[in-house]
Amino acid sequence: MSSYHHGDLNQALLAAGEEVLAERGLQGFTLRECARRAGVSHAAPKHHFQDVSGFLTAIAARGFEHLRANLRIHLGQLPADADLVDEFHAVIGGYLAFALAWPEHFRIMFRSDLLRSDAEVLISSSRDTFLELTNVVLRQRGETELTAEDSIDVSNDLPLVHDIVIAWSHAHGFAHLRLEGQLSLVCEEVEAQVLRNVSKRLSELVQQRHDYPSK
Amino acid sequence: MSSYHHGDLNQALLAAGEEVLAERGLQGFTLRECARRAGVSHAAPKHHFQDVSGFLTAIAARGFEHLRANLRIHLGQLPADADLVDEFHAVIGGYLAFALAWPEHFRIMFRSDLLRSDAEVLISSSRDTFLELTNVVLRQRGETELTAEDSIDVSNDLPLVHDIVIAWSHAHGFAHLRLEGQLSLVCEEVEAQVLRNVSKRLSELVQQRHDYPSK
DNA sequence: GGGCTATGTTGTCAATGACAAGATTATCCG
DNA sequence: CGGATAATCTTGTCATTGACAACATAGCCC
Repeated sequence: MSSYHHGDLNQALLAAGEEVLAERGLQGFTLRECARRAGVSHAAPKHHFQDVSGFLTAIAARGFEHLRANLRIHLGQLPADADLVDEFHAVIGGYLAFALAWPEHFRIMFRSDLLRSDAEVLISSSRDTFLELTNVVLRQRGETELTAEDSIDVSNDLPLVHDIVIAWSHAHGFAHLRLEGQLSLVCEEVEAQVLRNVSKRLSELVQQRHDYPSK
Repeated sequence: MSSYHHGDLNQALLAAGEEVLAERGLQGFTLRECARRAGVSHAAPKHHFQDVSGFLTAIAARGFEHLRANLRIHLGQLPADADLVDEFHAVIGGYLAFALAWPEHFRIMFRSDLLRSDAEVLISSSRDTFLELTNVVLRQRGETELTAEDSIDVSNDLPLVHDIVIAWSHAHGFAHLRLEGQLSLVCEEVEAQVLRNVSKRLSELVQQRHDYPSK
């Protein structure tokens, strides 16, 4: 009988978990329900993920990879004659679209108190996602992009760090506030317009060279 | 005996709740523990807050008021000759300082799935906080500020909406990412510098007049 | 003073996460 | 080829929790 050892319970549990999250949210998420849906006993998950935080860490890592894929798709769909504003727009829009399409993943990904922040899988998936964003900024500045193998030690290029922080903070802040219903002043009809305008201005802002703080 | 009716259990429970959150985080937060710390039975909270989401809604509302007070303090401490960059810096810094000082409140405030989003106390406290930010933008633009009584129907002033969204998204995104440990490339020594630089550029960006999207 | 309602209490229930101990299968290694 | 060893999964258990119901107490209004 091959019914005792599942074979691929790890993935089955994650799939069940994502199903539960989609249906009931993080609130209604329980390990036991995941086990039930995967057709195994309530203690089975323990051998694959230590505990809840271990499980959520795996979910979060998948979330980062979904986000990364989503950003790449949005960027890849740009027409050949897309300008820098379009590129920024694709990233911000992709970030937002992900948050709205995978709200529970998005929430979990940014809940360091629930996750094993030192988990290798989380660190690397997060780094790779972050790299997509970094490369957009690099393209905006006309510089060469980085690959996953490059150590992303940008600490010696402070202007670059500033640009990245601005771009990422904005994409993230907008997506998060929108997801959590705090942007009610942006009615649906103008949301697209806001996105485009904001992209344009961010793009200008990043392309400008700036004096650095004296004060 | 006045030991049966507590007198101010509502506030006592909230105080206990904030204590629990500070010690154990949202994870380790339970209504029963709050009741224990307030010295009442485990079912007492039900009469003040319907259930967990009701309790957390009250906590979130307090969080918005703390944030608002924090922003006002930061703005109020500016020297008389502070310029617009300083003002932006105070807001972004105040937002960040709040997130780091009250991390659990911050997390709860932006978890619409845990809260009663239609609660009056939540809506008004959130609106008041948001107003502080709006007024900074209005000052940046040299326009008259709004009071709590003004209906914040800014839908007929799209440029203003865009500016507000940019400013708020950025302040929020930076604070959130920083709180959740996603800005590790910003080492501690340069954080202050990044904050100031970002404030400067955001301030410039908001003060500029921009063409509006044709596309 | 008497009723009414808000405020607290005790008791209960199903569900959960974590753990322990045992069963079953895979795999490695001689 | 076969036994040892480890990985995987199960059953059983326990304290804890949120929600609910039934009941107790006290403030308050008429």
